[in-house]
Amino acid sequence: MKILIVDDEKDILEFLSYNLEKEGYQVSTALNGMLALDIAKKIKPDLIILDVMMPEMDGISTCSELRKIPETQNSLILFLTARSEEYSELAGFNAGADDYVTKPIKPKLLISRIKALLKRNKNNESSSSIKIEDIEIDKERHVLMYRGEEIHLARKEFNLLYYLMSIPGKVFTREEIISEVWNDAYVGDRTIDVHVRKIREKTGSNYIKTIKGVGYKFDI
Amino acid sequence: MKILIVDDEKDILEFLSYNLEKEGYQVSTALNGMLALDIAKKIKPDLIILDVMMPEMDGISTCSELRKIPETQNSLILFLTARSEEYSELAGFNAGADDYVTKPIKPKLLISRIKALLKRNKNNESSSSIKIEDIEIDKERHVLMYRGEEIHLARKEFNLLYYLMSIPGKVFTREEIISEVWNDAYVGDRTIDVHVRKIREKTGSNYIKTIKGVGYKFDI
DNA sequence: ATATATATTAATGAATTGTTAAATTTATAG
DNA sequence: CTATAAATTTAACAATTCATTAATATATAT
Repeated sequence: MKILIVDDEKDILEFLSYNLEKEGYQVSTALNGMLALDIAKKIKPDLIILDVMMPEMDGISTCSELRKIPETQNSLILFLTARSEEYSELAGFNAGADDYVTKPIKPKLLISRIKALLKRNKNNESSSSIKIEDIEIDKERHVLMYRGEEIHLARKEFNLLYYLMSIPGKVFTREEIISEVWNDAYVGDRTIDVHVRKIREKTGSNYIKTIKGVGYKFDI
Repeated sequence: MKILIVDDEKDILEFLSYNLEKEGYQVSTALNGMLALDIAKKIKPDLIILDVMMPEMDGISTCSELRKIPETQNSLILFLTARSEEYSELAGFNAGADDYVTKPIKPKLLISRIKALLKRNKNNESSSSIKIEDIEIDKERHVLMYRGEEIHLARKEFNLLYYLMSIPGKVFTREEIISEVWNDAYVGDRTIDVHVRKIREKTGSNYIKTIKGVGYKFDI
């Protein structure tokens, strides 16, 4: 689960990073709203923690901007506010915030609030199954049905195929695939190929087409 | 669906009544905790919305009392809290609350939260017994029937299997499992495995499938 | 034909889960 | 209340699966 923290105080960034990473979250940080927008576009965080009080671009403006870009349209946004800034609540919710936590921050409380938010959000997620002709990939069940047979795919194989099937026919570049499926990890050139091969092998077919010099696409 | 709203401010009662009735709920109101108990006994509401801050008998005490009378033992209870009353969250959940919404109240948010609560509840309540082929798990009797034989499962084992069987085929992540079965307790990495193993051992079969890197699921 | 991109294969090492026994906590009977 | 049993959790280590790479082969565009 990816979290982006935005605050102009380095101390707070470190404090929160430490506590959230300890919980197993993948944490990124930004010192101001502008940076936050750039980073958010790249990493597509599931949750963004925004300080309301920041110089230049405050949390509320940042929130509004974040809601405009597709990468964070559906991210959860949690505000950090000083106890006195009650006014900000209305403005914040209008700008699209999902929850608030007041300073001083108590890590345990923050974490329980984050968990509650993520949990709540999960319940609203739409159907996770994609079906194209006789192929159906079901994220909830983590199963690939092919001509009535259940085929087991390992995690990366599954995520890769799911990503390709999310927009059938679209060619995904290697960069796009590495960004989405590998979270921008540094992996060798052949890694994708090997995974594609495994999928082709397991399904005994070739719905994943190679577009030489461009990338891969799922197509019947 | 019957909802009881408890708040000492008439304005809020009216505001909420208006918004909830518009959604088709059958709304009753009470101006304090004592009244709430009386009314609740009569109408047996499915959901009770409780303001935490009330003179005389506050929301948390009212909640505790409501949990004691049979008419509302299984009702859903949702708290309204001011942003600053952080303490109430912990105390509220201990008193038996199911969810909370912070003021100022956004009707859209409140309604979506109510719907989520009712939905969640329906799934849990519909039948306390889940039967899949020759396996039947009965929450009321706290018993697992497998091929006509009664198998004793310890409490955690039972809860875990029940959770997995609640949506057969769905992969539950370790996070989800810890959140639901262990109430977010900090338990070691191997705890779930050991419980899974015990269940597999006792049933002498493997209906609990491991999806490596993802989680576990119940599947025939 | 040649350069470049992709496919294949097998080996390695990392990550995750399984197993067992012992330690700890909780429940139960006397 | 205490002794005992049962349940739960932890820790250590084994087993397994998966991801990645490297080496090499093959395919494709120009």
